[in-house]
Amino acid sequence: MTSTDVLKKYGLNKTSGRVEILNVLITTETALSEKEIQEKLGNLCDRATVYRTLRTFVENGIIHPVATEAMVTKYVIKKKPDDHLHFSCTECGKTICLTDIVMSDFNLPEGFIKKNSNFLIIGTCNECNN
Amino acid sequence: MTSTDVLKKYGLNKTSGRVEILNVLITTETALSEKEIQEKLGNLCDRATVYRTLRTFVENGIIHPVATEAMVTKYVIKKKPDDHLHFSCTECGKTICLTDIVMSDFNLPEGFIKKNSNFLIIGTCNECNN
DNA sequence: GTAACTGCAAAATATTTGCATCCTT
DNA sequence: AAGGATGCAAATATTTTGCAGTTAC
Repeated sequence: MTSTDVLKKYGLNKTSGRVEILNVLITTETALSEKEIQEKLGNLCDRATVYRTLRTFVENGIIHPVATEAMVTKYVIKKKPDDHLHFSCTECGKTICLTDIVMSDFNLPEGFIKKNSNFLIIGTCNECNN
Repeated sequence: MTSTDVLKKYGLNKTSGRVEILNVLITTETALSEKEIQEKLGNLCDRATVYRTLRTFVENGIIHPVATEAMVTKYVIKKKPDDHLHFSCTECGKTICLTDIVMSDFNLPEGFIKKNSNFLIIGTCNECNN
């Protein structure tokens, strides 16, 4: 799915900042902090726009924020299937999607309605355990 | 478990700031943002100390940070059992522990080692759905 | 054409840091 | 006594906001 497709799907105007930010998020395997996103963008997009855009994307459910143990919030584009696992490595700091692992087997209590989910495992990754 | 017990368990010095902050976290059902914690503390503890202490607690695995859809990171004390679910309500903003729901049924890929977990459901809670 | 979005600059907030002093163990 | 934690104040960094100009539809 291209950034254009994503914006269309969610009914958001296609603007240069949104396209650039989405491209960064789509082409990066790991979750990124706001700072990392800015660094990748260079001067393609103003800082205030990055903040506004991340907020817009979160509100629209295009990306979700992940709070890591390093006290930094990272952002990751939602992937299929829903309810897959994220893994955050405390050694190298990378946060990745484990799309093969799906946490579908649970029932919420009466009256609770799920809109979205975010499953995070914290530990050390395969590369850091070598 | 009292705040004194927690500090002892993790080998941290028992200081007034830590005790006060832990008390707030232990006696509050919902996850709290740094701002909410400060408000509850009043002048019991300096702001810089709150930041330092939250960091210490996260690093030691006493609390974990939860990134909510409102772009605010909240902190919640770890509860037993491990791997229980958190629920964050987009209406009232509350983030609570659903300790009855345990997500234990998954295997990480080869080489990944889990130290900790954080399972979050985003949606609307029973009170807001009335 | 109009509403929405952007960049810029300024303002407001949040977070970190250095250091002298005070507490814990 | 020694190391660690705190409060305060200052320094940084982050995030938000107003506004004029631009862009998307």
